[in-house]
Amino acid sequence: MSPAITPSNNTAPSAKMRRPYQVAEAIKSWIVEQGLQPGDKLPHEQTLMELFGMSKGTIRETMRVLEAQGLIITRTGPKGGAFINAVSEPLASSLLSNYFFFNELSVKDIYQLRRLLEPELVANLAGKLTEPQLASLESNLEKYAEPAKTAEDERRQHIDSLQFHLILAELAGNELLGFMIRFMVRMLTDLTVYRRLYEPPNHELWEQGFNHQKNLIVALRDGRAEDARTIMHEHMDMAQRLMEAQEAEMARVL
Amino acid sequence: MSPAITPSNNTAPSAKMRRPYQVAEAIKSWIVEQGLQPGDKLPHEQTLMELFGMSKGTIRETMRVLEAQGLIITRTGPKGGAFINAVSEPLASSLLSNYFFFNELSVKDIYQLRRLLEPELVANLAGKLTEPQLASLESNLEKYAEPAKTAEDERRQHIDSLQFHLILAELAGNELLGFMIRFMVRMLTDLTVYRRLYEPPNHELWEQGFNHQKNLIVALRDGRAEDARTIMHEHMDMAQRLMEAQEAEMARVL
DNA sequence: ATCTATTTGTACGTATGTATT
DNA sequence: AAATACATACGTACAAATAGA
Repeated sequence: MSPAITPSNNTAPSAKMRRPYQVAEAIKSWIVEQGLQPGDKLPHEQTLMELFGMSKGTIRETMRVLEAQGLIITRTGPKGGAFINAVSEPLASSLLSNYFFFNELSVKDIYQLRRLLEPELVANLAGKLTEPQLASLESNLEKYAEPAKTAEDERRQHIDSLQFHLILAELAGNELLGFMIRFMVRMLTDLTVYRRLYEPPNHELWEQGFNHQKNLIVALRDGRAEDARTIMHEHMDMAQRLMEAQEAEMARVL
Repeated sequence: MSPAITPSNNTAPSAKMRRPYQVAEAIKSWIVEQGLQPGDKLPHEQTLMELFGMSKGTIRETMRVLEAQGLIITRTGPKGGAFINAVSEPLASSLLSNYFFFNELSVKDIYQLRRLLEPELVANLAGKLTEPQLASLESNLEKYAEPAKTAEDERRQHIDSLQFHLILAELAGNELLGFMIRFMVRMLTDLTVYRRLYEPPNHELWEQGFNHQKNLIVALRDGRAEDARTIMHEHMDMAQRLMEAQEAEMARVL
């Protein structure tokens, strides 16, 4: 019984689907129906060629499509082939950022969301972190305890302080919340790498930010959810001012 | 001068990049460097083959990769070829949902975010909508003014009431905020289509929801931002209870 | 460490489909 | 309506990678 080539639901590219996409959609439906799990193997190229009655080239184009979407990985050699793959977070993030390449975001847009989401995150996390997790936050904090001496230092510290938020977001119980925060932090990190956004340094605000994070860790350890929320809220307000003062535009990176 | 094949930054698949991905990355960098805009044409297959010194098959696989990511579209015929394409919102949404296929979300996770984001959205929108936009919301509202008579009716109304939020999110000034809300609404819509989530109907809560939306439109028209925020917040709370009462799980759709 | 079998990866030539002029 | 320019698809041959003996 050959799999019905039913385009089904989404991910459909425009217009008349060409064969590679028909096959891709068919395979996706198949994954859903069979409840295939990451690691499960897809049929061989040869088998797929026969199943769908298509040439090697077409099947291979299909595999590249699924691979680009992160749904499979392929390995050569004996025991090789195409395997179901859980879409990685970096890939998902990267694919999403492609969308915003053409639909440009401002730093302001990002902060409007960060100031809603990050306080919620830390309120959820308060009292629920293990000591190693808290220690990891503290060790990150040490990377920028001392004032930066050079511009390069400044840049590294800026990125490290974003890293702090990445660590927090990794711990989110809510995957969607975590993903979105990480996505935004990555956009800001790219921005920082791209532009020299870390200068001119405003030492006063910077120290204030450091203290926010320090106090936040204490509040998290003590399980003071509402305090954590408040601190993060202030922190976001401050960071937003720091970024906007430098009239930052988002980097365009693919 | 042949384009340097520099893997550069992100979107990198795992391990040793195979040729199609190297070319894809090279083309992406090229797009960024040249500042290419949607509609701009890429070189012909033949030209690319020569430029990269690769065969037709490899180049075609590359094009499928870029196409799957939504960055190009290809057309046959004279004046055909590959053209830069602005990643469409539905595609971006769909690619992102692949990530959550393996990283499953609960309805609760989504509502934790909706509760934060949607009130913010309507507060931004208050007093800024044109009369046609408000009319569009009102006409959507009419679709479920009358109590549903059949189960099928119920289902349609449920989806229409989600549509209300989609319309609002389209109007967001903040693209990121708009995207995320639309993404969540789509996840919930899929869920509704997949499961019979609209039953058992709770008429009391349902009417309450209708009134929320009705009052919201008035507040938006009058420019009462904080009222709009409050109404939406209540609406989200109610909707969350409605959904969770039915112990909904997310649909798994690719 | 080497060989061998297996399976994907790449190349290339040709034929077909499709849209433009 | 016909010719043209382009992508799409096919088939085969060979290269590269990897697991296992």
